Amino acid sequence: MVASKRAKRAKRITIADVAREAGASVATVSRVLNGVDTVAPGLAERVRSAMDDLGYRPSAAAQGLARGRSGTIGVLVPDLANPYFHDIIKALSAVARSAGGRVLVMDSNEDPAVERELTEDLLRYADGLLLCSPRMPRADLAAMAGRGTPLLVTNRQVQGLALHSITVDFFRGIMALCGHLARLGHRRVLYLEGPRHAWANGERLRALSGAEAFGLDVVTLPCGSTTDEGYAVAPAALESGATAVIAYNDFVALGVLARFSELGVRVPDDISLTGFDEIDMARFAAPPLTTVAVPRDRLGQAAGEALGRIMAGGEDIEPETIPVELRVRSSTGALS
Amino acid sequence: MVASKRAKRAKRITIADVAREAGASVATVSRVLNGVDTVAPGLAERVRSAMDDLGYRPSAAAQGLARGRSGTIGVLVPDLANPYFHDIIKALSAVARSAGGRVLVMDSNEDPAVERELTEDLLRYADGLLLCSPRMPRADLAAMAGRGTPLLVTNRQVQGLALHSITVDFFRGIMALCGHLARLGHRRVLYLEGPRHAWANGERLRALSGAEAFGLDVVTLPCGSTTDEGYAVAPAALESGATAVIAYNDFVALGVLARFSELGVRVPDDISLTGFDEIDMARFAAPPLTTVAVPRDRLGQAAGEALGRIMAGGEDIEPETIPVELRVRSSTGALS
DNA sequence: TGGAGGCGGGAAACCGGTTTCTCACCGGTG
DNA sequence: CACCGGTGAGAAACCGGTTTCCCGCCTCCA
Repeated sequence: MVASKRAKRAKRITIADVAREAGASVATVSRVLNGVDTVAPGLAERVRSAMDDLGYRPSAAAQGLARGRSGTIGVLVPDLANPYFHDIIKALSAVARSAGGRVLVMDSNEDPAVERELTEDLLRYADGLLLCSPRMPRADLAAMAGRGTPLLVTNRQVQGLALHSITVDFFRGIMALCGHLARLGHRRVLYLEGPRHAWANGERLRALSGAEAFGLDVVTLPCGSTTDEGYAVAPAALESGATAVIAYNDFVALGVLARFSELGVRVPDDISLTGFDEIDMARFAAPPLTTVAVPRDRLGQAAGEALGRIMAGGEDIEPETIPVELRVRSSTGALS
Repeated sequence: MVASKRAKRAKRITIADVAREAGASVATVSRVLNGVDTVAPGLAERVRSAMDDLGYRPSAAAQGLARGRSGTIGVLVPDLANPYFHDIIKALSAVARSAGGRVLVMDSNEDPAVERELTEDLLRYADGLLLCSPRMPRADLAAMAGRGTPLLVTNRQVQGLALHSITVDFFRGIMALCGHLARLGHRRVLYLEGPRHAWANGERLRALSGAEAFGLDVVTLPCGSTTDEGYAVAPAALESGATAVIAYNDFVALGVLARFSELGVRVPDDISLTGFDEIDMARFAAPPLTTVAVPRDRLGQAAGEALGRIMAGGEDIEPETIPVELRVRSSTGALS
């Protein structure tokens, strides 16, 4: 065998092979495959053992084509590395799996252009889509919606667009943090801003703009959503004169904390610090982070169920808002 | 409109619609779609604008069926939440995308049974599979291989099975850690074991069994792969009498570190501590973790390229081993 | 015993693309 | 002017399933 010549289409085992082997028709094999119970037990058994013997595995593409749906729901996240999305994906997967489906995950790398492209692609594969915290412009979002495929968006509300959405109550989360800090006697608070396009950042800012009701004076500093960015911005945070820092999320807070620790700044004695999201690591920081717990599994589950309803034709899904919960730990302290 | 009645198959826009609209045949539309250049420019333009007008989007299922491949490569990971796998997935996605493909990710939740089930499912969808650190028994793995679909496995070697694999040089990584600790004067070292089924754990143990060559006396303690487990085992680690702890991975090390910090144990003054993998957070711990950097992006890229070669029919892929690199930071110190 | 009704199971249409095959039409050549 | 190779584009086969339609056979009842 000198050189294999072109690997001629690799002869896949098809339903016809099984039918032949079992001495039945393809229709019957299909029936057995799908649990239609109008097949005589004996025949069904023959078919099953033929499938076993041949190691038959129905082609997903053919099934999808014939059935008119793929049993797949697509998920687009801005960053797979963010644990924020894992729990969502996990919960959604669980919902999908229990319905015999699966989840197709893609990562847009925070890039709005890529995001649009991938969404376009996902639409061709999936029966329904979950866009997590999409950064793409309103117009793109509008184009994706009303395309027939059920669409659900988390953590973004687009006014005037008939878009099913599930959001987290960031607003109330920030309010809770403000209340907490105010009670501890803080007056001057620094907010480290997240990504510019993120709706989540907008909501936080919106909530903070009402912080004077707590007697708080809020200043802001552009930052980002990563530990690195938090680490980098920490010195500037110190110079702001604030006695408490509200980081965009836990990652940023951990970065700030690391830098503070290097600089000999004590938390919370010298300055208080809060995160947001309650990622696992928040608990294990030194000191453990005061943060806002976002029930992401619940979000994922709600998303799955909502998508299920939309796909089943339930036109009228009302927007859901997931509540959050303040988690007080020792990274915040009373103003001495 | 009282109640929508059964949502009758939702009239998808097909290639035939485009053909009709453009006054061309479906074959021609397909040609335009696939960039076959034997179509007259004028006609092609008409087709393109028809596609635009109708918002046409070719069905992935139909394309997959007709082409005999889906353009998708499947990835199975034991735990999506582990950053270890993100970089792999990202790198692999990049490779796939540059070839016009995509990646279908599934998460087995560390459960060998689920793992097998999902692999089975993935085989129906994908042109090729990457199994990351599979925990499933050898027999299952054997069943999956030789099923026709190209298969690549990372971080697991199965003797006597013709299985393409890419592994990380855990062995040498542990050796490097041992050498480092020995040089610092440590003699008694504790290893916190990872998951029992993990090949990665076996490799570490294998390497440690040769640690006496460094003059090290190694004891072990069952632990796991999570921060929680590290946190939990920390007190027992103290009692082992070891002067240095090698954690299964960075997560575990961070948990240990957190507990140590609570207990007032100073690292590295009282005890040295190392991780493995170099996750982002390792750098930001207090103190920053000495660990072993695993070039995961390189692993992902290598996996993508290897899969590409296998799929192209290149029978003879030799097993690759990705080198690692010791990263010395301040969680390890000289024995006083 | 004959006819109605029920049921198991096969033939074939269909899902929406890709690709092969074929043909009409073109300019070029002897 | 007849013939030929080349080329653009349509018709139809095909990918591997699902599902509808229909038919033959068996049972039950009159």
